[in-house]
Amino acid sequence: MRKGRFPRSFYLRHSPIVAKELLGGHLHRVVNGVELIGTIVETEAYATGDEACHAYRGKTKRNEIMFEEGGFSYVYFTYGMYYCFNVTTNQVGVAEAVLIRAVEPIAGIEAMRAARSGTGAKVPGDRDLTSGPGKLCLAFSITREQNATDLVESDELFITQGAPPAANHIGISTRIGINVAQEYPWRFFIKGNEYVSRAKPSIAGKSTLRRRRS
DNA sequence: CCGGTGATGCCCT
DNA sequence: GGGCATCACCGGT
Repeated sequence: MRKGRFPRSFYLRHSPIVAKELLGGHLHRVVNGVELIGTIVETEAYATGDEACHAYRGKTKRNEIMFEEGGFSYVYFTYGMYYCFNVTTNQVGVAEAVLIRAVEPIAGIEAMRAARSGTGAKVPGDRDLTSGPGKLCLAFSITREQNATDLVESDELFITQGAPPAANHIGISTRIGINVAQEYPWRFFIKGNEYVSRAKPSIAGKSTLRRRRS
């Protein structure tokens, strides 16, 4: 095990537990010799028996890493434009993951800003750098190429133990953008942190999507 | 502050 | 072809 990292055993548990305990951890990404670091401030768990989980209907080419042992990255492309970065959890054959929804930048901020502003959008303010799952993937240069990375062994994408927040500083809510019959209180965040995404949890049964033009 | 909406491409049925 | 674990921008309050 590498210094400061969560060991494999940390990831081999039920995803809501891992999601909560990842708060305060440090996400590291080394790109072009520059190390980017952010404190994890918002997560969501997806688990077996959970209709919103990508693995709910079984293994596919996209989600196959979720079926391996925990501690690997699961990166997927969504809305035609964005990537989302997840950490897989639990044992082989138990397909679960934790979506990293937001981090607070603590190192490599200029590189993050450059990565975010190169997308055609206006240069984002500091709070907009990493306050959402799509945003942090842009800032940290996480794409499909980082899918299935072993977070316990990689030197380019990994997570170290930071300072876990006190229990009374942890907020819990339903997940964001989820529209299935049964929704769970599996979103965890650090209360009052400026980088927590401001989006409101969805209301089950109500679609947030609009009809696309034909 | 808040709600509404267009952009855009891939996955899976 | 339907739906999407999102974001940025816009206009009203």
